[in-house]
Formats: sequence, structure tokens, C-alpha cells
Amino acid sequence: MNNPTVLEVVTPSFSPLYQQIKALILQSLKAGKWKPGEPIPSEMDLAARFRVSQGTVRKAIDELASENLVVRRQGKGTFVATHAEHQVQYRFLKLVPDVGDTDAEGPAQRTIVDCKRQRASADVARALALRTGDSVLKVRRVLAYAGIPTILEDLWLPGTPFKGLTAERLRASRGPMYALFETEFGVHMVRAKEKIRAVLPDALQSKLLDVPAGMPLLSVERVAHTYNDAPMELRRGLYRTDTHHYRNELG
Amino acid sequence: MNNPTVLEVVTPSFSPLYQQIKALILQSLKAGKWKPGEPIPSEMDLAARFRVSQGTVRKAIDELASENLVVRRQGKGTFVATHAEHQVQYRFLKLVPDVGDTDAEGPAQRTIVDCKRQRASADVARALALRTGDSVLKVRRVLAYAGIPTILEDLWLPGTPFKGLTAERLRASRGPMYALFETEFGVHMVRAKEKIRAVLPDALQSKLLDVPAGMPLLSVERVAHTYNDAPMELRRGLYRTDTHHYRNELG
DNA sequence: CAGTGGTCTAGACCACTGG
DNA sequence: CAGTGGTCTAGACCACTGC
Repeated sequence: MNNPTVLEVVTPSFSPLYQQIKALILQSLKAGKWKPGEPIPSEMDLAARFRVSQGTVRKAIDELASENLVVRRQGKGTFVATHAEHQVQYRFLKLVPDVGDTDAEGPAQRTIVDCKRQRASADVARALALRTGDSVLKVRRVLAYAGIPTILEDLWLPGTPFKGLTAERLRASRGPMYALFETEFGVHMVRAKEKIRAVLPDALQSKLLDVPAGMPLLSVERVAHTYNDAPMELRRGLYRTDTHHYRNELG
Repeated sequence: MNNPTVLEVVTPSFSPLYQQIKALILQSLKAGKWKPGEPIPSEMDLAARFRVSQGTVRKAIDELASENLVVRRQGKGTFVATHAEHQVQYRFLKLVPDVGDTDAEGPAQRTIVDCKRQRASADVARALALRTGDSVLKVRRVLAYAGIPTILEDLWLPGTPFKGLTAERLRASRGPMYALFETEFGVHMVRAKEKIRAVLPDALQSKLLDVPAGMPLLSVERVAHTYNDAPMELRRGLYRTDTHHYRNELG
């Protein structure tokens, strides 16, 4: 009767009220009941709706806030998190210049190299939870700082949710790509996982980044997820790390 | 009268009670009043001492727990966090095998290549908040998985707190190095910052890792801090990323 | 000023651990 | 069983925002 691989040997059989409230709010977020940037109902309001005390709603919202799904602003309200605010330009980009800081460096110059529809290869399909051969959008772009190409990115997006995305549309947009996804396609990335390696560029890559073929680069493979933890983007980045570095904080 | 670089233009002039309580507990932690692995007083106990309600102590401890300084265990108590428990072998090491998981891979085979006292160079001194020429300990070691050398690490430690650390002592210890630091030298690392780059190894490095000179490697420079945010270790790691990768989660 | 999130309390009860 | 952390409540008051 032992079951070593399953964590919950007995039924969970207990879920705190605030977790249930959290799940309900989360459901509304997923359903798009409140749009990114908009306020959600006040704590008192939600407490009244769910027939619980303010403290219980508060704890639910606390967790959502700590997961960056929602932002609290004292005196104003609680707002659905968004990538479309000038706050931090790129929330998931951890590459910073060796000298000075990201602010001093200013925004990147972005060049869309390519944007086309194609069929998902096996590994792309697996990363995006699609089937091999499903339609995906592939984007390739270069980010430059002070005129120096620094990042080369390949992106794959599932075809259906991103129907209508074109190179022109990408070139026309200002601000983070994730902001565009949010406002134009209703896709809000909330979490991401990265796998980082050191690699050498192939001929085309070294040409696009204007670096020698023998220069080691950081390979950053990112899968970004939307609310339901559904993977909605696969991104493979090549970073120059002779003038910049990937910064990580461990707690 | 303007002061653009300072955040608090006006005085802070307000600090919640629970923050003050948190600071008091933190002070006891720094002072080593309770040792890693030991329980701190119960919430009720602390509440009585500080003449506040349980809820206020609770919120203080909540923050300490979320910073991994303390671990809560329902029914048992709240314990000072420690690196010396089999839980997670290496809390700050984010390199994982491409196939299988860290558990399946098992513990690393560790080889201390070198351990000697030397004078701090300018950059080492800066990282450790020492003066150039101050005495530091330098350790070099190799970690291997399944017999394959995978990580080459250079460590610099300030000489004074780590007086008495020798290669023999390192070789004799089992478990994480941070556990040894904790039990033998009373130094508990709580936070760390990493700068990650892609590099090529020099001749000696490629020999120690048994990789070709042209193989790109991940360079991970870590500064680990103890309670007061004092830097207590500089570590430069070279990771093979042909069989492993650095895994990071973004929220 | 009213409305929001943020703090604090006192007390009740629940879930888990160990003797 | 007593003691621990974990949940929940109801109500008071504080700090901040905007009108």
C-alpha cells in the first residue's frame, strides 16, 4: 500500500478559505474579466461578495501580488499586472551592461529580421504543447545597444492565438513585445523558465551579431507561460557577454 | 535643495510595528543568539516579549521566512535556516543535468585542487569589501558527475573569519561547503548575486575540466553575503553546458 | 473629504507534531 | 494531551490618493 512517488498519499482534504478565494480571483483573471492595467474590485467589495472578512481576501491578494499577477497601490487600489507600463522595460530580460546601468544605456534598437509562419518542428511543438506540424509563427530579431548588436532572438509562437501578427505590426510597435501580445492578442505572460548555456554561433548567427565565429555567446532558451501555466512562447536568445552579463539574484 | 540620487527625499518617518519586530529578530539572528537548525522562540513567546499581538510577530516572521532566513514547520516551531540539512544539497547551485534530474544524478565527486592563503588582488578585495593586499584564502576545486569533471570553481574567502580552513579540512567534510562554513566558522550565507557569461577556458582550465580549449563554458561569478549583507565569499565557476544547463525561473 | 490599501489587536478555532 | 504554527473574524485605526 505504499506509494513512494506520489506526494499526496492521502487526499489533500483541506484547503484554506483564502486559497479558495485566491482561486476564484485567479479564475476571473484568466477569463479576462479585468484587463491588464485595470483595477480589480476593492478588498471590502470582494470580501462582501465572497462573504468572508477583509483579512481573508487580503491574504489571497497578497499571494497574487507576490506572484506578480497583480499590483497593489496604496490609496488607489489593486491592479492587474501588465507589461505595458514604462516601469521596467523588459521584465524577463536579465542582461545588463557591465558598466553603468540599464537606465543609462537607454532602450535597445530593435530590428525585425524575419517573421513568418511555419510548421512546428518536434522540439518546438513539445515546448509549446502543440503537435508536430501545427502552424507556428517564427520571429527573428536583433537588439542593439549604442549601435552594437547584442542580442539575437528567435521566437516561436502558437499560430492560433497570434493570428494576424506580422513583421510590419512588430516594427510599428514601441515598447516590450510582451506589451504588444497583451494589448493586441490578449496573451499575458506571467512566468517563464530559462535554460542557459554557453555556445558558439553558427555562420549566420555570427554575421547577424557581427561577432567572430569563435566568440562564445550565452544561449538563453526561454519558455514563457500565460495564466493557466500554458506555454505560449518559446524564445532562443544569443547574448553577447563581452560588454554585458546575465545578472541573477539568489535568495 | 533637490537631491535626485537619494530615494528618500523626505524622512521615512514611519515604520510599521512588524518591521521593527522583524529587525529585532534579525538582530538576534545576526548575533547568533539562535544557531542554524535550532528553533527560535514560539510566536506567542515573542509576542509576549515584545508586548505585541501574535499577528504582528507572525507578519514579521512571514517576511523572514520568505527571505529564507527562517523555516516554519507546523506543529513544531520556527527554525533558523541552515545549509547543513540534506534537504537540498546545493541551495545556490542552479546547474542541472539535461536528462534526468539532480536526484537521479546523485552527489558530485569533489576534488580539492588547491587551498592556500594569498594577498587579495584589487578586484577580489573590492568584491569582498577588503583592502588590496589583505589576507584571503583561495580554494580551487573540481566537481564531477558520473566521473565527468563538470564544474571548476575558484573561491576567495576573507582570511580572518576563515582562519584555520585547510585543504585537509575541506577534503574531510561531507555535504555542501556552506554547511562547513556554518558549523565550523559560524558564517551563514543567506543571499548571493551572480554574473553569468560565456567564455573560453585557458589552457589550465581546459586541462582541469578535461575539455578542448575551444569549448565554450559558462562563467558564473558569485558573491555570497551573510546576514548583514556583508560579502563573505567570491566564487568564480566554470560550468560545462554540453550535458548540463543553468536553470532559472522568472516570475 | 471619502475610498483605497496597510497595520494592529484580541480572541476563537483548526491542523499538525510529539510525548 | 499540550504546544506549535495556520486560519479566520470583526473591528479599530493609520497612511495615501484623488476629488
